[in-house]
Amino acid sequence: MKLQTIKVACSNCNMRELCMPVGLSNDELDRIDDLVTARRKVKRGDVLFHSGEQFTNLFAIRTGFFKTCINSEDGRGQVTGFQMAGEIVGLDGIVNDTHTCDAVALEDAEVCVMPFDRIEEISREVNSLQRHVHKIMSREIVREHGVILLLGSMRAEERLAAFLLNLVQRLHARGFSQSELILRMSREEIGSYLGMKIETVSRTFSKFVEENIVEVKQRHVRILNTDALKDIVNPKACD
Amino acid sequence: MKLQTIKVACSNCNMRELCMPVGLSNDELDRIDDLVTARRKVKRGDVLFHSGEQFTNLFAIRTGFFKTCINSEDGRGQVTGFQMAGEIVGLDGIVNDTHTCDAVALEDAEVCVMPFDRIEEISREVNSLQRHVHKIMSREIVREHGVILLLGSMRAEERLAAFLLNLVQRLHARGFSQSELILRMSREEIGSYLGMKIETVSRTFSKFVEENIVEVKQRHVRILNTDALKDIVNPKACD
DNA sequence: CGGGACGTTGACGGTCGTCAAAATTAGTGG
DNA sequence: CCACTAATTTTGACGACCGTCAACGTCCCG
Repeated sequence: MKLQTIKVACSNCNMRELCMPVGLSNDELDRIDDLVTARRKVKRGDVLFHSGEQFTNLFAIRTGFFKTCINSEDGRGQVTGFQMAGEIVGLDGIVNDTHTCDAVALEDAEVCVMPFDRIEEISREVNSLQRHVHKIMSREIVREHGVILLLGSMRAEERLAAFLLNLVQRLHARGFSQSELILRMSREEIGSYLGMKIETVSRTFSKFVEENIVEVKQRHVRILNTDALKDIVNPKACD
Repeated sequence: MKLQTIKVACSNCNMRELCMPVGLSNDELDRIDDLVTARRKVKRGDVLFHSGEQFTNLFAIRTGFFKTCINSEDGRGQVTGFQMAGEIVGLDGIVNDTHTCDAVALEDAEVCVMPFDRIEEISREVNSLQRHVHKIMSREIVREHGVILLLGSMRAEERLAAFLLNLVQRLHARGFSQSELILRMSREEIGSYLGMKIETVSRTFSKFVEENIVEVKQRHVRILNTDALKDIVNPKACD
């Protein structure tokens, strides 16, 4: 039990600066620790929450990698995002107290379970938490703006380049390499996220390899020429 | 001055049920009235806020019609949404205290100016406001999921059909016709929002007209066959 | 070793973007 | 009110990009 108490404390979690506000007093830290009522392990392939399921908790990812995907009634489905350690999932459920997408673990993962009514309660008392919650939701809105821009105005190569740059940048913020990454998702999932078919994903990877922009061995990717990728996304403002 | 005081009261605003929580006590209503510090008129074509501008306020649309659009550095730009009376704009600015998109009035409009720190302050005291703010942000996230699905997996006809249905549904919720609407935006703006070129928008409209699904006279649209539109969006789950 | 999931590659066709011109509307000044 | 220009929209012809279908290759795991 002691172990459990220690385990669920945000105050000594090494992901804290990624998912919690900074600069808290000890008192505030104590309150924040109450946010997380449990940890939950999710095996690769398992679902953290389903679309249609009642919403009660937000989840902070401690370890592992998730995808969120919509499954509309007519069978159309799409990956709406990939989430890694320190990121929060479940925000879509707040409006109607119902999750509107599935969250699936792409590798064995562990999440912190945070009952949303407790979040609301504590954020009434701890201003910086309140602000933090607002920022997290706003960040998600801005992130989705980026996805909308990608889907609405980029071609296949630009999409994949933007995708790789985004992934590696987020991984780097977590202490991983700037130039090497392991894709936790299949080509199909990449395609779904980027609004392109699996064959196009594969072909575009091949093209990048041919141009010595990346090395690809299955899901292991090494970026050889970051500038080239940036150039593809952002075709050189010439003026 | 008296006039001004009366004017900015949410408690007697006829858009209240669209943008404010319901079931408040009188006391809470008084607090809510403090949210709106001013009204602001925005002329057609004028900008409510610019990308890059400092974020301090959220805006509730009282009358009129807006578009929000990203203008990425490389000249790529895209309409990310259209907003009408009762909807809130500015949420994207919260993360970094900076607006990340432009909000432009597509017709003469009036908005309620709500300083965000005041929203945070009052929502610490009025639980239903807190909940409401969270729901509004979550709703925006879910709305964007829909746009992502549209852009990532629909073809031109499906996009335009979904767009028309969405518009008319929201207008109907505001007391307008279920079958008739006036487009406040240009074909180009529609195209930008739907990720298609203006010519494709035009052609798709023409196709719908030819099939007697809609009547189009410039920006005036009459929907003749709602079911056909729904059928285009959602190609009949046959199984 | 063999089956199945996953990924790659090729050939072909459809959808939609591009370019161009015409048509319609809006806006301006006389 | 009308003439004239600018802006927006429509339509057509053509081609590129990417989706579809199919076959083949690779990896994983029992």
